[in-house]
Amino acid sequence: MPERPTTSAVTARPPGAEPTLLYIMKQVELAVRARLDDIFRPIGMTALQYTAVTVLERHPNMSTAQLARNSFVTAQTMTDMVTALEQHGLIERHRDPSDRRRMVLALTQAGRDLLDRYRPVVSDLEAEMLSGLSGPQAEELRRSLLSCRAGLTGHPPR
Amino acid sequence: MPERPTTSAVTARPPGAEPTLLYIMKQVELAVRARLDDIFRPIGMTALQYTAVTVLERHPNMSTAQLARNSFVTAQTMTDMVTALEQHGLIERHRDPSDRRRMVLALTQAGRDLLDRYRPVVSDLEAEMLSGLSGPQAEELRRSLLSCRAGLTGHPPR
DNA sequence: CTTATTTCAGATGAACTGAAATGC
DNA sequence: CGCATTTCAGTTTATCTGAAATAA
Repeated sequence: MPERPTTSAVTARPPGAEPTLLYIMKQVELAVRARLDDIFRPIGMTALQYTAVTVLERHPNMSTAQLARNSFVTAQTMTDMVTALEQHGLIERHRDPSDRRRMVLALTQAGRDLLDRYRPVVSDLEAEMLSGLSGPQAEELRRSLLSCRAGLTGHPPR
Repeated sequence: MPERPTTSAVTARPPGAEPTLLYIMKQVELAVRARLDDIFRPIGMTALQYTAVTVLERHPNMSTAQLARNSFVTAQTMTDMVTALEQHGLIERHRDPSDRRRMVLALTQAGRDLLDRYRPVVSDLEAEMLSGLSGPQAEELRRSLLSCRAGLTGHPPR
């Protein structure tokens, strides 16, 4: 039985190189994703699917194509995922009356229930991640990450 | 032709929900990875492969199994990736004399050359990401991310 | 005997590209 | 006509699980 791909840490302090910020960020994201997958595997959902549901909560009436761009995948891929979410009964699709090409997405009651149920769990994970930081430090981290996103996507916000 | 999964931004300011820190982190990491893949696609490498090479630079003589745990993948998956890196001539494998099960990994000259060539490119990407932050803010971000990693992997460091 | 490492083999899933229908 | 959205179809790639050999 192979070792589970779980926790690890870079231990040595070799030659004279520090891990880049990019690398540390990736490590944190990998750790988060592994934990999220552990949380959602029992109910047959992926972290990406849950994320899509939270996006729909904040941005109702998004189309599949918009959701795809938001998640850096193709529209075809997002179509498959949206179909899965619909089959799980978490979302509904309706034609947009003002643009009949678009299928706008909306959470169902089951979708909202799922969010209510898992919000605290995910919140606990976030708290665990931030446990070494003060409130103001966490707030600063949030602002910095938003700045990073802006820097990478072409500086639109502010 | 479907829209390319490139840049996007959450624009609306709907009901009254803020994206979680976990979500923002994921967005930043997605954006970074998309850019890294753009950088390395022309030479037939993935971002993950390049990352593995940078890890080997900082931690010579790691085994495939160690590298796998570091990257949150199974040993089988890492075996495939290491094989690819070896076929590209970027790394070499040698039996560990002190534990003849292990195959220790080492960069070749070509591997070091590749790092020398792409370090500035990746560094530019990092600078772009950090362009909205001051030097001290970037340093704070680094410390905070290290703390996040520690918080998620069981608080070993400090 | 148990455990860790490596690696072969096959299965699975998630993403892609291509192409077409529909509607603005 | 050009362009966006959706979606069917097929393909590719990456990862996984299973199993076995080797060695500590």
